[in-house]
Amino acid sequence: MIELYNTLTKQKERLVTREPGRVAMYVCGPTTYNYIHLGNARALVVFDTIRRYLEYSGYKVEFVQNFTDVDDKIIDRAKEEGLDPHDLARKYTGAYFEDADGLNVRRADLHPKVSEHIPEIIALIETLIAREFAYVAGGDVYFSVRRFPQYGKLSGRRLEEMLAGARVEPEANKLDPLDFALWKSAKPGEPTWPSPWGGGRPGWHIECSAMALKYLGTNFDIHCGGADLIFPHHENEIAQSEAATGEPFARYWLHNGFITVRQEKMSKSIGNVFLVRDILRLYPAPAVRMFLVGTHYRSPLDYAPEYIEASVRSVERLETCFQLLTEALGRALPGRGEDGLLDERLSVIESEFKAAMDDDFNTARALACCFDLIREVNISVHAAVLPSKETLEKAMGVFCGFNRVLGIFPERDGRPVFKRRVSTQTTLAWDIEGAKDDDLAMRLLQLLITVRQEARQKKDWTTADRIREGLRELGVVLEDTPEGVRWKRV
RNA sequence: GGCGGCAUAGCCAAGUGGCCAAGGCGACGGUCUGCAAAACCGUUAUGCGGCGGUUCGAAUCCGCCUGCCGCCUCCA
Repeated sequence: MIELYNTLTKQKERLVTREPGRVAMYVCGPTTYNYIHLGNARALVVFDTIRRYLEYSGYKVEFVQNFTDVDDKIIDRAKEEGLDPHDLARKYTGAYFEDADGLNVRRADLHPKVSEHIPEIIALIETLIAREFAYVAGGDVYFSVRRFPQYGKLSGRRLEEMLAGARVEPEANKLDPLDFALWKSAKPGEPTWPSPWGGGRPGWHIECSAMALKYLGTNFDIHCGGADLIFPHHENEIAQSEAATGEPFARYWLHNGFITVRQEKMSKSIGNVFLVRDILRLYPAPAVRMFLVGTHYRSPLDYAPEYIEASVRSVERLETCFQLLTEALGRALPGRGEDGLLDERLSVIESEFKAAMDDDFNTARALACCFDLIREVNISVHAAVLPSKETLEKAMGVFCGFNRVLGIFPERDGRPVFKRRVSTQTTLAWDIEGAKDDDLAMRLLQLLITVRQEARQKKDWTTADRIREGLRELGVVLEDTPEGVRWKRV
């Protein structure tokens, strides 16, 4: 039974979906005016992980994430870069996928763009005008906030409080300073689409309502985004959508916490914005992902480079464990072995993992289960008598299942794949992405290992250590084990 | 000004009334090893920002205080 914190009700609630066994999920995606930064990455990874867990739990998930490719910021940035706004949006949409892929974020089922849904947006605005929730003023269209009595129910605000806020700036055409734009008339040189109210473009909030309603309908299950979107973006989405349809918009609202950099807000003015592509050049992607899921998604997350460095070592332990398990599976016998308590422990660890994730997607607790798994597996594969092949296969299944949820390592055929090069006794080049076993370097490496083994047999430790140290300087670490020599690149 | 969040070991981070306060990184000691590495074992918070209160019992609930952060129509 999954429980999740609903911003709308400010409490954890049991997940009851619109249709049994199915989850319809909408995530507010990026505005494509720049490369994504770590804060964007957190939202992506968090909601990707939630999606993965829902599927792990047996739900069929329909996952929609939009691109805001029509926006004031895009227009401004396009001027700076000397590009057409449409080309600029396309450029950063492509860059988004590069970065998201790097973080092992799965593609959504649908990635709708604002620019491709202008007719739906116009139709929605016309409905709002017809139902007298919106009015035309000049070439603009505004939503009448006071016509929607429930306005503020998501963010917990009252209209009077908002009016007291210092930053409500009345615009000439608005009848009420609280009203917000559904349609903005275009200034010369700006992207423009024809509409019943003249040439212009959609306001910021109406796009998500139009696209979510089109693809997921009313009363869909989960709507996600960063905590900063609660107000005004999501508040306005609710107002528009429910005013237009007369039905609830979304059942559960999930919001991820912010990232700070050494306790400070990440912002351009401070100059501490970290782009995903820059971080991925410095650290292995699995370590970055582990850092991001190491904290509960609603908590604030402080970033500093050394925090990711701590995850690098943890990721290595996961890799080592997987390698040891793979080797052990090659040696284990079906139906025979000393299982000890492994089988039972695996069941306990797996159910604890589920309990953690069922509790509002507590990835930090789930990660602790991964380390419990590592320890149990490592103990077993080093035991004098291996567990049975069946039990080790169960361990492999649990390992891969955890990875499928947390997305630490990319997968191929359900198994994690690693960027590092490592060997086993059974294969020279083990699970290497794109590596060739007959590579000259591989042959030379194997030759050096053989020469060293001969030296070791003659107790020529000077030569043996010379080779090991030399290889280490070249980035190849040798490990002597009872079964033979293992190597890995670092 | 209004609304909301956070404060747990050297560092990161779970835990929201009751076994010795998860887990990770780091550090130290040990087992194994020719030496290493990897792995494993042990140690590392009588205390959870401070002061009161409720309770048989609180990191966990209440009040006050301190510090930090976010939102209030650009923002994941």
